[in-house]
Amino acid sequence: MRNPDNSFFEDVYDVVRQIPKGRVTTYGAIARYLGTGMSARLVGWAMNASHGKNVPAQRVVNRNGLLTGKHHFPPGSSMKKLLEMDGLTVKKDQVQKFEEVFWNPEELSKGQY
DNA sequence: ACGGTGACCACTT
DNA sequence: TAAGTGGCCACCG
Repeated sequence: MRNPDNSFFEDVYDVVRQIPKGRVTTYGAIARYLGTGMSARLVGWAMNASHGKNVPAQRVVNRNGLLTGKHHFPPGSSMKKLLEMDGLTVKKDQVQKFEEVFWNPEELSKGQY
């Protein structure tokens, strides 16, 4: 859940951490969930600061399912490999069956037992 | 306090 | 179909 006390970044991290295995989400989805509206840039920017945190940023892709931020990942950690480890299929930096594995943060409000 | 920046999104040529 | 431009909001110097 969102901690108003935390910064926007923490909110983003919290959401990303709750992404189920084998699922991915988009910047826009997170942004909208947090109420940032159309400013998905903030989410992407937040991910930029996710280095050193326990945040699976590889599960966060753009709305096209394209691994735009793969180039930003630390060397050695292949975003593609990480996603494949989750059971996803990545081809040419693009998540296959993206619509199937897409996970909407709104599910947290709905099915968070 | 102000401006620049950013792993985006959407619309328009 | 592809490329270009604007808008949007929060963090940093």
